[in-house]
Amino acid sequence: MRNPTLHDVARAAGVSYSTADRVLNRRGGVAEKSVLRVQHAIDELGYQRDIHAANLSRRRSYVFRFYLPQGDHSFFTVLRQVVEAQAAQRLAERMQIQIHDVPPLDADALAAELSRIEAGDCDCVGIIGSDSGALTAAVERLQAMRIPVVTLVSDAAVEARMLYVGIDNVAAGRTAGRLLRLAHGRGPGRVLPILGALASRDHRDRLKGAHEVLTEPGRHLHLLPPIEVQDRSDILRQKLAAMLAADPQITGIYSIGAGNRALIAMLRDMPTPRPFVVLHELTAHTRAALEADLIDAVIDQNPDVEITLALQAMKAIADELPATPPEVNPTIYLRDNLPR
Amino acid sequence: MRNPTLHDVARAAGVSYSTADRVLNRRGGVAEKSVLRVQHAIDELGYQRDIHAANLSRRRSYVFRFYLPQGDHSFFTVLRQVVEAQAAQRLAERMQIQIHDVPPLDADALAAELSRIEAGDCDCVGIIGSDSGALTAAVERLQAMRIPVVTLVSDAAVEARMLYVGIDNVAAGRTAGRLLRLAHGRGPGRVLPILGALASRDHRDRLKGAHEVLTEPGRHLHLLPPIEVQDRSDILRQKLAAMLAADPQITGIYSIGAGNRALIAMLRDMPTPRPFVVLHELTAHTRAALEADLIDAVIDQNPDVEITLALQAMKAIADELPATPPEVNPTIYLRDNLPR
DNA sequence: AGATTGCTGATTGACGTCTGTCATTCCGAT
DNA sequence: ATCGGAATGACAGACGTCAATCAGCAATCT
Repeated sequence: MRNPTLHDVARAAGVSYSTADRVLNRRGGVAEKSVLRVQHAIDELGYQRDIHAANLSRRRSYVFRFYLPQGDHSFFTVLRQVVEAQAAQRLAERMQIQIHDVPPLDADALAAELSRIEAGDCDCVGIIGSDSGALTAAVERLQAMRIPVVTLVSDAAVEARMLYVGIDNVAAGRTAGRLLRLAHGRGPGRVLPILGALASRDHRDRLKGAHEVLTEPGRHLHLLPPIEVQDRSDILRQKLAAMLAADPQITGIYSIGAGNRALIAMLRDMPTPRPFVVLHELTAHTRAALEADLIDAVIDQNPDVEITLALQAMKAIADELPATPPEVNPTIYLRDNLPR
Repeated sequence: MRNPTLHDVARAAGVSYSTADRVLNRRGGVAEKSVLRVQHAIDELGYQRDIHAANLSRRRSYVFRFYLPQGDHSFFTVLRQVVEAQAAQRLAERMQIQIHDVPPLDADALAAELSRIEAGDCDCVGIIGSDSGALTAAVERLQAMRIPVVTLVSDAAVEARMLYVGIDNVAAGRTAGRLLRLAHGRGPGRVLPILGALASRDHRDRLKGAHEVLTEPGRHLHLLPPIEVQDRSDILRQKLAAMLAADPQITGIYSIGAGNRALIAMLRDMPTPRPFVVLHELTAHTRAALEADLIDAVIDQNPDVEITLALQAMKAIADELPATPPEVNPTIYLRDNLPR
């Protein structure tokens, strides 16, 4: 009744334990026909190697390393907390989770850090993806060293990584658009998108998604050209004030990137009825704003689920099991389904 | 640099391995001062027992058993699929996940099944909670046998279980109410709730939540008395048709329980503009309806996340680690953030 | 013939923990 | 001083796998 061991496999295949081991661990030096017999016995018995026993024997523990932007960017603070919490929990499962700081929004600095990794330093690394030649090269170097790379939050050039764990940003944008559309009922409206930079792929994707939904025919909704604020609150304050003064008809605001603190502060002083506001990432600030009715919806990428799934995937990759691409959905938070 | 072993602890405490083991596994027969020295060494070194090695040695594998309603109820079909998928995956982690069939909506039958469990049959059971004297007694019997019980989807009487893994149904109802409110803009409206039975706690909670949000002052929204359909499509068809004929002003429908197939079929034949529709649980049918624009929003309890977290919690309980009550949030699905 | 090569089997000692046995030490009570 | 029991130590054999070594055997080459 209990699971078969490699001994059972060897016996079933009519070879010695040594040979079964040589086949299982691809040590070579085994005749073709023996390989086949062992493989046949393996699927015959449904043998699954006991990973824990193997790890014990190898004295292996998984080392996963995350490169996270430092600084007081609220979302990354949340992300970091989630990783740290998991690090503490997973220690008992032989997972060592390291966090390395990198400057925010700086693909070259990240690339430089990655190129400092040596073979054996870790079993898998997780980074925030972005499109950058230097980064692509650094990731390719890691792949050559057989260190897999998982991208989080925002994807990187597709050829150069193992797995993307994160939301579909076009879908997230469409979702924001749908909420804005829903809130306008059948009436007209003008929606202003605010983003960090059009160069950032996730921001571009979200804008694209919102555009798709808002400009479907049969609606009287207008999506204004986005204002770019480089994640800086002073620029946001200035540009948004100018826009609102120039266009008093704005009925909706879609904040695509960071810098929500400044936006929320401005909303507090706005006359009612204020525009319908959708923004991204649940943080202490956006949560408070939602509770205070300063904004209407938050679209979150569920960092905790994201990290949990990323670690599962990393372990699967390290164990050379088939890693099913995990799915993270953009979550809509209204005042009433806030966590905790 | 590597994690300390029990040998290290024993050495640090100045006792033999045997004594350290006796303390760790509460075998008794150890002098008070030795217990203290060992415990001190344990936290001094931050010792964590290697669970995998321990399980290996004990030849232990976790047996978790779920009691799930059989029948073609769409949501439970999804739930069952999720459990089966996890069962296959977790096998490699020494988790045996069993599924036992029980008749749907029958707390007494479930209680009877539970009372058939004997000590040692499994390490933890998961059930769909409900309020029933027989069920409470059966769960208490299991507790006495030191078999923890986790409730899913809907909670049971609080004293008689270890952990509830599932959404807050009041919050789910509030969320539905918020969506309906949002879709009405500032205009008036009449919302019709449809539910299986008021006796069912999750249904009651959801209705309560929706009521809270829809009847807040300053709105011109009216929540009609719910129609009860006992999860049966013929009753739904009949009662809903009667309601719609009697009250042509209905602008919103909140379907709280099961029986959505019949509702969706009726919506297909409804003249536009149809009411704004919110319902629960993402299944093949509700998904198709969302894509076909027959309904507007689905509130889902994320069975996959729920089961993943339930298993994590079950394992933590079995390992006698502190089990943090996991959090599952009701998720809002619009057309644009559907998974996969 | 002897040497080389390729494949196979047998064996061993880890890894960290559990469980059991047996012998020893210590301490308090007699 | 003796005895009993409690506390402790020492040790061994598992659990399933890894990793390494050594020996044996047949087929092939020189």
